Amino acid sequence: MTTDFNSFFQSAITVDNVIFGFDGQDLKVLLMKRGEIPYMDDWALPGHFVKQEEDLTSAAARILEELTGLRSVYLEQVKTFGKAGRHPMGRVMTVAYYSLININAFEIRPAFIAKKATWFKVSDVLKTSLAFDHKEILVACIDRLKVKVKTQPIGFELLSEKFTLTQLKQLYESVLQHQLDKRNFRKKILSMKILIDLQESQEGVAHRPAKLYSFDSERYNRLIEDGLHFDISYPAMLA
Amino acid sequence: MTTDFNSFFQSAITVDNVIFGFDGQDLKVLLMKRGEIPYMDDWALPGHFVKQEEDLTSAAARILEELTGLRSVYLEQVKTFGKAGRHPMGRVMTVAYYSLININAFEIRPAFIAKKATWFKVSDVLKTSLAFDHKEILVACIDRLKVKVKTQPIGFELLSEKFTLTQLKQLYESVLQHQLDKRNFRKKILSMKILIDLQESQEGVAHRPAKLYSFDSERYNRLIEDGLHFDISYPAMLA
DNA sequence: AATACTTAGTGTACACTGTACGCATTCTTT
DNA sequence: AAAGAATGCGTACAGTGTACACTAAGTATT
Repeated sequence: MTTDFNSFFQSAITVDNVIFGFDGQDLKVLLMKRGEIPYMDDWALPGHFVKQEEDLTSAAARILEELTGLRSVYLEQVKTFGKAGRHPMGRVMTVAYYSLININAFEIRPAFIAKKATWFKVSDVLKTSLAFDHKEILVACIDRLKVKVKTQPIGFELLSEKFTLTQLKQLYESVLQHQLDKRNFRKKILSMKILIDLQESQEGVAHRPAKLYSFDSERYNRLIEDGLHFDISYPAMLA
Repeated sequence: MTTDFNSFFQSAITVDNVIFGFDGQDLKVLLMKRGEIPYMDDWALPGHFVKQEEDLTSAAARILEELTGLRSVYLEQVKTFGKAGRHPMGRVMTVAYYSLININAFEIRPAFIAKKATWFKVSDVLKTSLAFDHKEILVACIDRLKVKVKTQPIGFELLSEKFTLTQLKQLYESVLQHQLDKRNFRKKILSMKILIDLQESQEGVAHRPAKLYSFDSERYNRLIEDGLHFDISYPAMLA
């Protein structure tokens, strides 16, 4: 009886992690150069096999930490890819996660530098090809991020603690891939009252310094219970 | 070298399918009574191991067809559950799908009747417990359905080809779990111009018969390209 | 010291649509 | 013929999405 089932226990499971960052200008993704076959020397998403006694989410978090040293960052499961022939080594399913990190607040771990991990502009990567079906995985994660960023306040995860409204707008524009009207964007964000005015200004810029804000997550949670609708999806907020 | 990897190829993958139906009154889900250990005699989601050479999506479709005889119905992957100890037989990941079917247009397959498959009101199931972590899977699928039904015209999948506006409203109410205002709902739906007025009426009802409509998917696709925003998420369309 | 340069920051008018709400209509049943 | 039941329609108001242009506050240059 159990012998029938044994044939099913021959698959491997991997986790691939699309790590997004934002450099103030463009949405970026962290890719690694493969040092082994298959797809030797191609760029790929950071990922690894899930260990026998490891939870899926733990595996995703482990990969992220090994690569960036970061713990407890935003991490979301997106989709599982399981086409029969997608991996030359056997039956391998991969669970795709994406994470949002502050690109300035970490350094790539030494152990991984050997393997060469680099930030790429997402828009550039979309024009190239990646190892395995990683291009498809990336696209799925981008699509999910686009949807999510409009209705959940996760965009802040990509910024530093303190940020300007222009930076925030820039971020939305690079994720959503279209321009937003400055005045309407400010009005909308400020009307939600989920930002803390830090009473500080930018320094070291060659123009009028902008005011700094930070995201007030406690207030956000309170307002959500009162029926706040976080929504940055202006059909015609295009500039 | 390869021996290192062999230890990873010891997992099994299953697909579990949350099959939703709508009886005109309540949202329902199809559950099966387990005929084997573990969880003998408990209610569970229809599911099965994914075969070695089978795509994930194919496996989900196969399970659905074996159980209901239906092909090419709405089927969406939701999430993968992979806690280390979730299955007593070994490492088993399960990929959760949900599907939407017209509850009236099919009959449960004989082969499965032995195992006893029955429709349950979703609201009732949420009060009970299910085999494995199937309760958690069900909740994830319900949550996804709630989100999706507001912005994609998938609700029609649960209805017959011809339906009345009251039936459609009833459907939304049972999925979203709150009442909608009749007049505003009609106005909203009709203003989208995605329904075909069939110029027919209900028959056999003990009151004024309602007009019948059907969903015009071609027109919907055209309108989407022109920027239509399908959205049935009235914050205060509550009655 | 004055000027040019760069980005931050603000307000108003209009149109649209979400929202609330009540009554007449059409068919069946008794 | 009258009562019962669900269908089907319209209007007024408030809120907000949307479009749109100029001044303010700094830095760098001459």
